[in-house]
Amino acid sequence: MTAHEHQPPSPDELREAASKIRALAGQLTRRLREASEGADVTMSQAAVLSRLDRRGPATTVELARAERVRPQSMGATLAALEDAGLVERSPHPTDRRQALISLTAEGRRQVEEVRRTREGWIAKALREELDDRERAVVVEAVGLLARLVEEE
Amino acid sequence: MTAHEHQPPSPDELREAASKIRALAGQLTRRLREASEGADVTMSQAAVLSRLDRRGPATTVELARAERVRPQSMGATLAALEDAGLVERSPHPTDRRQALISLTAEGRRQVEEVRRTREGWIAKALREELDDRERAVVVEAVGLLARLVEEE
DNA sequence: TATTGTTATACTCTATAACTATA
DNA sequence: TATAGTTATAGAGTATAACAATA
Repeated sequence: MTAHEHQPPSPDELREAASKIRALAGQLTRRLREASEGADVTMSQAAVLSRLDRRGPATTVELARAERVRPQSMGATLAALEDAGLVERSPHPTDRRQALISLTAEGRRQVEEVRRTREGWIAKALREELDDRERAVVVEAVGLLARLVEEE
Repeated sequence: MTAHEHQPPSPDELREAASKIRALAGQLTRRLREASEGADVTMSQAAVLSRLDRRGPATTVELARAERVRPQSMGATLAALEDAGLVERSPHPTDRRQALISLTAEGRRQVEEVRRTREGWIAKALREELDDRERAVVVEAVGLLARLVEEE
């Protein structure tokens, strides 16, 4: 079966695809952890740094919702990043309960480091192991899967 | 860009794709955890049960290599599964150091439960949110990504 | 009352180190 | 010597519960 044959799926095919997606999530996560040995930041921390770099400053609750964890869990991650000098807090302009989290200069350097170490093997594999059509298939699928994850 | 336009990728596009794949791994993992609230087995345990169901009995070391964890970590997961009565050990026919791990009847029932709860939302989303062509793209991409993960 | 965030506590996952038993 | 597996210990990630401050 390739991307060019569009058959309506049987329930069994759907279940098998779902199972493979679940398995892939675990495999990717552990493969990424292997690529992060000796790194300065953990995977969860890297995810937050990367998000702040792409989307700009955000509050604890916003980051928690975006990363699908509880605010308390995000609070722990942010405390570690703040201790390491990678993010800083500034008071929210109008709501004194909130604090805006933003990257420090060192935090931005770490984002670059994450791109090199953690994501480097993926970029290399995409370049060396796939042809142009396959890469296009992967790129489109990643967008589709990201959309499915975001549904409630 | 769709799967039907096959352009050679620029380094920036490769980096962006790699970043999205890393982010997707984390999002999928946490979305799967949400779908597992109240489940009898954890995500790592479910992965092992599913693998035993698909591939048949295996040793601790084989399971550790397949799941990309250390044998000690797999040992802890297997001990929990054995305590719960979901797997059992039998002596290896020729090598007394090894033990073959296999599913119990209750373990097989749990595999079905995992399919319903953990993978059910994925199957539903694939069916309801994607058209036939998009599903084919996702199915092919999952196979390609699984191949990339397995490369050393 | 609702929201933002913190502190305290516990469980899971995984790792490293040190060990035993068997090949 | 090398391999399969166990035990002990620790760090990271996440959760729930209870709380304080602000809206």
